[in-house]
Amino acid sequence: MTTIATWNVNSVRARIENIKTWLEKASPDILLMQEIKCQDEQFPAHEFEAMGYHCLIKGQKSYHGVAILSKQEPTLIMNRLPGEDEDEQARYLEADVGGIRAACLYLPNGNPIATEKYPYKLRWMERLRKRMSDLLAEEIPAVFGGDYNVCPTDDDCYDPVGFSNDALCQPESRAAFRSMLNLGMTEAFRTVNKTPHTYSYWDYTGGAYQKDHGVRIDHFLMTPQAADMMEDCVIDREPRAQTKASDHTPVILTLKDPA
DNA sequence: ATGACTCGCAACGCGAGA
Repeated sequence: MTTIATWNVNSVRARIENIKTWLEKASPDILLMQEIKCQDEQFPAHEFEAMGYHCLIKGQKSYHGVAILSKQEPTLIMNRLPGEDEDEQARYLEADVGGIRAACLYLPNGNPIATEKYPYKLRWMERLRKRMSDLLAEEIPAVFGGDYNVCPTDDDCYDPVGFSNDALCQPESRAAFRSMLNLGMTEAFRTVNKTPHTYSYWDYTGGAYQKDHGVRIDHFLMTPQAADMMEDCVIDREPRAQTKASDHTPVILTLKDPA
């Protein structure tokens, strides 16, 4: 059994105690971490290494940044998403961990939609679709986990009308997400859990978590070879209820070992 | 409700997040 988690931690340094507490309890084999908000040399790798994790880091100053923690030693495949050489934002990390390809992604939010941020998001999604297409052709078990910043359907949003102008819920964002599924990728959570209005993110403002005013934007997409191994996928709400929580909570994918 | 929280920062108010 292999457990892979994805979690947008909203600053690894501000969240270090929350993350360590959760790692001790959940003990995932792999953690795909987004929004570390620091440069590589500021990443508290020693703290995770002391808990038995290897660290791959793609950081940048202040914003964005992704990391992969794994119990098995990872092999770095790439630390940027191909297709736009001038894109300097640290949003993608891909590694091989024990024969499983694991991609950690932090897809651009895209708000406000009237700015350059929105077409950047859509271009980034097209680049991601291309990367998925390439890995599908390799016919290997590959898992793309991360903060997709896409709310796939109205059932994944507490207030679809209120979000009608939000980049997370735009028809183009949703179509780009579906185009990844149409390639042959399987979205893990919805495959095993049909309960609508099950969220992975709640805003800090207005007591959103207590009111369950959330959105589901953190996802795992799997190639067929990985989907065949899927045992379960759950959202662990507990970290979101803690003091000094991230606004996102972990999503955990469990894979059976290869037959 | 041009609102609300929380982060990082050559910071002490601002941009960004979603």
